[in-house]
Amino acid sequence: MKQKPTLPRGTRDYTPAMMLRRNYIISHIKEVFEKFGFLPLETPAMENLSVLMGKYGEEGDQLLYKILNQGDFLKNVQPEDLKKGSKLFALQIAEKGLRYDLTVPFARFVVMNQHDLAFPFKRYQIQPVWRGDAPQKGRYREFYQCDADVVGTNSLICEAEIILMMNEVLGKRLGIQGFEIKINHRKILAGIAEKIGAEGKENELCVAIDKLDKIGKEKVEQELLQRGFSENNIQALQPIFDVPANNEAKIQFLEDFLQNSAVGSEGIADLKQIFEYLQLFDSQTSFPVVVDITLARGLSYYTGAIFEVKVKNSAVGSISGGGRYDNLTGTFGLQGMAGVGFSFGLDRIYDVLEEQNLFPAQTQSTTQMLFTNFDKESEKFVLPLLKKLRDAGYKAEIYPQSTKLDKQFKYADKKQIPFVLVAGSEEMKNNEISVKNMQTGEQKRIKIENLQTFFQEQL
RNA sequence: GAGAAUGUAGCUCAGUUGGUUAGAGCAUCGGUUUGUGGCACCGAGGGUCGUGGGUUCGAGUCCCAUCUUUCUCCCCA
Repeated sequence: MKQKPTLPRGTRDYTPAMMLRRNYIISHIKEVFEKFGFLPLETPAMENLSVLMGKYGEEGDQLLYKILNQGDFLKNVQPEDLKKGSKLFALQIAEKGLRYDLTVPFARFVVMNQHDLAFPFKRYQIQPVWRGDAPQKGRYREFYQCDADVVGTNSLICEAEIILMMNEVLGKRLGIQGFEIKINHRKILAGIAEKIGAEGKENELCVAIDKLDKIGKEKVEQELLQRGFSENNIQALQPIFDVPANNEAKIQFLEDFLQNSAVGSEGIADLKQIFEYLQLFDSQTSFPVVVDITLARGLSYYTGAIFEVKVKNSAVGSISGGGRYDNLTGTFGLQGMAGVGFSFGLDRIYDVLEEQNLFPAQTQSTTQMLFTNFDKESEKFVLPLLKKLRDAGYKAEIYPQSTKLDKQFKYADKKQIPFVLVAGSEEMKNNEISVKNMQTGEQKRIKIENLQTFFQEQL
């Protein structure tokens, strides 16, 4: 009868201790998004499969969680339907699925509400997504994405603002050390492909070049050969393997290298414009932005600038990323809706903050004071005080039953509540209460009329 | 989809060439302290050893199957 409770594979509970820390991160992200004019949006956990299917490639369709139809889902099924194979049959008995990312539901939303929205439309969205992938270290079947997108504009001010937001959240607010905002441009990659005589093969080029810092030049060349690039292509690619490190020099180099390529030059012009906007926004700060031509990003719908944030000397991978796309809503029949978006990797940011020991102490607990409970008499004495302190804005609680003080103190200790208030017959007689500071162990008798001023000084 | 491990108390794990009633630490509860946490000491509860089959006088230990979880590759956040 007794069965062990379990969790579906690849999912986890977020304990109160974790939630306090996650909320700390999320609150900064939200504040910054809103400061830049992004508004919150939430969409349902489930979408119609017709919305989700075919948007993530064949593999993506496989990883979609499908929801069995309500009621008698076999009602209209014939025995021969089973012969169609499980993929097709699944679609006959499931018409809904769990969202796989936030971008496609967002595109769906934009199309459905196109006549009511104020364009350029800016929204942020922080919600879980589900993927039926094999879980691994740092990879889950349910995880959160924090996306912000602007649609309906080509302005590169948006790109510059993305850099500002990344810098403000990760650097200024959360205090992460040694992070780098890498930037590249799909058109530069296309230009390179064109220049080396492998026009139109920039996707393959991207996939291989993306691994440069992981597997090294030799292996990348091997992979390029395997992917159908010629020795000549690879020969022409050589200068790319030792571009200058400095941003300006790198842009200068690329400008020369790509001067005959129209697309390539467009990409360079965009990057220059983005840097110019950054200058205008703030000429004092030097943002940790690095032009990195090995940055490709897997997502095929990116068409302009692409971003990725990495922390140097950390095992945690990229903690933020994004890019510009030309045609977000095309598959839903709304053409020419260009935009740019990015997202923060909540779980990875969490790991980095833990690694760099950056969570403030107050993210350990929220209750500021605990009233102990002796008996009915002390309840009478203490409840009005509790109400007053709460009205004054303090987070306060009472141990709801009377048990041994020992137990009540252990409770406070475990919840890391900084103050414990004790009122027994001794104190009540003198209209006082004993206040114990749990960190120092110091205990004082305070007149109840002085309680609030006492806490004003202490907290 | 390919490969490699793993499973014993709530948690982390020990358990010898197969041999009585399967152990430890942490956690929980009780006591030393009927009004005071962290520290210490004493004590208690808690396990059909993942599941099914097989070998054996005897299986946590050996064999087969199955499931679970974890890791690597692929891909991704």
